[in-house]
Amino acid sequence: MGDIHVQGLKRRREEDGGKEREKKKGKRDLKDGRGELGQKEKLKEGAPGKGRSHGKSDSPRQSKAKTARVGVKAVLAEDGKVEEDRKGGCDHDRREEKGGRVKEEDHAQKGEDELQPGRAENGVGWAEGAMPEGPRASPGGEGEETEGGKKHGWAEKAAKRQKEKGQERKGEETKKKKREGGKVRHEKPPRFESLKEEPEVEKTEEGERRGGGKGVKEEEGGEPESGGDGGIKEEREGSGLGKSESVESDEKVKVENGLEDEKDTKTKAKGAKPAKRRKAKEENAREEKSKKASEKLEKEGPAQKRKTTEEGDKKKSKKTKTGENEKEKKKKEEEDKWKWWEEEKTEDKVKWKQLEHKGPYFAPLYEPLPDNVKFYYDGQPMKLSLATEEIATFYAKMLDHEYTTKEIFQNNFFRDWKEEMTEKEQEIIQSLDKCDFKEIHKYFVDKNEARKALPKEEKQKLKEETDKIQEEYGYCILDGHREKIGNFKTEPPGLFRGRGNHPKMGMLKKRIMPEDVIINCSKDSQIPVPPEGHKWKEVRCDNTVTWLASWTENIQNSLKYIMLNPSSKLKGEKDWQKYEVARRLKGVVDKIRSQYRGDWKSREMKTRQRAVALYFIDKLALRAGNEKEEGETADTVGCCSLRVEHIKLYPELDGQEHMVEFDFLGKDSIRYYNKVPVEKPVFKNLKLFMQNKDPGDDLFDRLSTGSLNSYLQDLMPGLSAKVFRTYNASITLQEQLKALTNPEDNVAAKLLAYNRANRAVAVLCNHQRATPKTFEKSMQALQAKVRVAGAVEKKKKLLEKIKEQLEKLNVQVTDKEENKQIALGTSKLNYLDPRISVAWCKKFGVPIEKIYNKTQREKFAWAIDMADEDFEF
DNA sequence: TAGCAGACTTAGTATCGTGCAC
DNA sequence: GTGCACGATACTAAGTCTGCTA
Repeated sequence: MGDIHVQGLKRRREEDGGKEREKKKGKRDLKDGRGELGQKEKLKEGAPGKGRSHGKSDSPRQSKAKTARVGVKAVLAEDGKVEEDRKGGCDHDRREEKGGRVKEEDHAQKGEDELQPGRAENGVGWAEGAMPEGPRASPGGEGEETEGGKKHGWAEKAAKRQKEKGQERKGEETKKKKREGGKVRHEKPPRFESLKEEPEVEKTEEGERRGGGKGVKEEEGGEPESGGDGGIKEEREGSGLGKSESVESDEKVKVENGLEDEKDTKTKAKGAKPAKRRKAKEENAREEKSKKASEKLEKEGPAQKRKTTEEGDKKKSKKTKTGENEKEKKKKEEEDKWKWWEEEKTEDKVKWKQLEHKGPYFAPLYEPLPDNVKFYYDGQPMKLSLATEEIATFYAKMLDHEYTTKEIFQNNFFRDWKEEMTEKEQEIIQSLDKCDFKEIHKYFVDKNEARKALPKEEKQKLKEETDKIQEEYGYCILDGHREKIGNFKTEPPGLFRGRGNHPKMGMLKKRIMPEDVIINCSKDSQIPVPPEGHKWKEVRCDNTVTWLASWTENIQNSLKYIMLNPSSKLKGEKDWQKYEVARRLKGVVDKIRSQYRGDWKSREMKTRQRAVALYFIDKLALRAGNEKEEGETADTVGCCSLRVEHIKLYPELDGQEHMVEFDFLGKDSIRYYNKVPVEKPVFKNLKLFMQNKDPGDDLFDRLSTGSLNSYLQDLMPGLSAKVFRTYNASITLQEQLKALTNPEDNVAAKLLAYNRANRAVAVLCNHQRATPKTFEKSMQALQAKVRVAGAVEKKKKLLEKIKEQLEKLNVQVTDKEENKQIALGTSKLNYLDPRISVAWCKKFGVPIEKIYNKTQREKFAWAIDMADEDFEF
């Protein structure tokens, strides 16, 4: 895939930049039609009431929509008789032109001349008189060199602005009100409330385990004892949750639908054709199996009541210790493996017919600090209430982390912490600077050390306990098959660790209680039992979704789910489907490419922007770039949300024409830095899109991911922007493997070829990682080994085996160096059709274990089973 | 039809556990 | 036997995209 430009990527997670929001807000308001020049200047001075956050009259999408609506009238005068630059661009571009000379004339300039955006828009977006005086330079200028590359002016400015802005929390009030509005019922989870008042707690064994023991007492005062089964019936009877009515009707409908589906399938199967009959047979078998599995789960009894005796545990552990049993177990597991890919696919909407599980495993309760471990305020020891102390420990544990040095983190933490303090504590604790968490920090460091230093037996015991929990809560029954759950534990309380410059970092992530959790399971299954004294928020039966449980987290007010492991049928099937869509794209991609090339000359600005954006998505594997709510997350962008400040145009650079320099923060605030030559029309269009815009303005102001995806959907069913990433990743792997593999090489050399192909994809997709802490050291050690082996060879004492070893080591060195900052895992797991790798292994005699570890082999079991050496993506 | 919520995938980092060198 | 390094796994943040609603 020589057509994809991947050079020049450098890593840098933005630490101090990306805080352009205020500036950007002002600019966008201008695009909304609110911004006349005078207003813009006021905005620059930070005049109140002009930024989008004030009054929230327009969400990002709203602003964009307004501009786009006006934009429909902005039609380019030129019809596109343009001579395209046949030399420009890369291999990829040339391939598009292999049909021969394309007769066109220079289009873009005409377009630009005839459509001065500012004029056509009549002041909307590009205010009159706001034309740049000369060629618009990059907002940041050259910037200074930093570790990750150039530190750009926009980042610096943004950081400064953010600092000036202080730590005001925009939109927080609105959000809070929204939360109070009813969606999140527990503004303060009962746990925290009562902890303040009741430091001494009675803990039941079960409650301790499931995070509910403390709650028994809490509930006493507030809510009536519910009996704690939290089942459907209980919800219907009204549990004081205030939602039971709608819950009931919703649930009813869903449950009934589920039954109808089942009935339908059976009726249809009766007089069906062979395939249908086979399906019916399979279903019967599944039902049988499901019954058995269900019985098995039932035998184990409700989670909360189950108590395994120590004796039993010992027996179990002894048994599993024997190698023979291990082998047997493995064999059995192998036999039990569900080859769902050999079964006929079911209809898409219904995800399961039977779903049974034990609910989430709750994070352990807080254990108070020993009396000798103290918190100090202003140099004086201070006894904190339990809730306050617990939150203090969250901060103390992170003391040696960079997070705690950040002002936003500190401010968010302190504000949330104060909210949870008693009145008296609030009076005393006025400044975070005067808080001394060192002793608490040390306590946890020591505790951690002690845990590591435990004798082998103790460690083994702990592991067995963990395994037991995994066995009990980590699996579910899905359509008669035991499936592994991906994340069966609720997220423990702590401090939010947003990535990059996240405005909410340091905020308190509250404890998830059973009352926050919605359970999803089949109606006739054993409904999970909530911890004693607690009840679920809701129990529903929705077989159109794949999650087992969900709750709303308090930081972003978004949903979190408990879902299945990637090795499961539900995930595997979806994965397979994803690669099939990407393969279908292969068949139409040439057509799509010629279409977007044609659209570069469109009379409509919107169409041109879409065509250029699509070119970037295809050529550079950029993400779609949805609009994000400002102030809620770090300022990151993707293709559609690129701003003018994120690209620089160079008519000539490094001996190449029409160069575009990209520099922006993408997903997870990972810097995307790349210099690419583009085709002349693209270059000219970009110039046009940037005209009369400020650095903070959207580059593609007439484009949204929604409109882009609906356009793609029309071109090919199932096609969306992200499919291009999957397609380009997989096709790159396939092509690189073909180019790099030498059948005569040994396995080590072949693996190096594979890793290089994998690496090409990782670079393309900008999958980066921090250089491992031990990189230098381990590299030196490896090189020392090479030297030793080399010396032996010189003395001709080396045997063939050692030569091989040397070769292997050399390969390792190369591989390691090349892989220093590249994360191969992400592409391997998410973008590369596993059948390509499987076919390659089979073709070149490389054991599949060399490519995929156990987990990966489980995930891609379907591909390993079905792909032969001739598989072509 | 825009906006939003919900459902899902993608992603990097933290932690765990195993195997190897000494 | 011990400590270290590294791969595996766990965790959860941060994206994408679809379908519903006003």
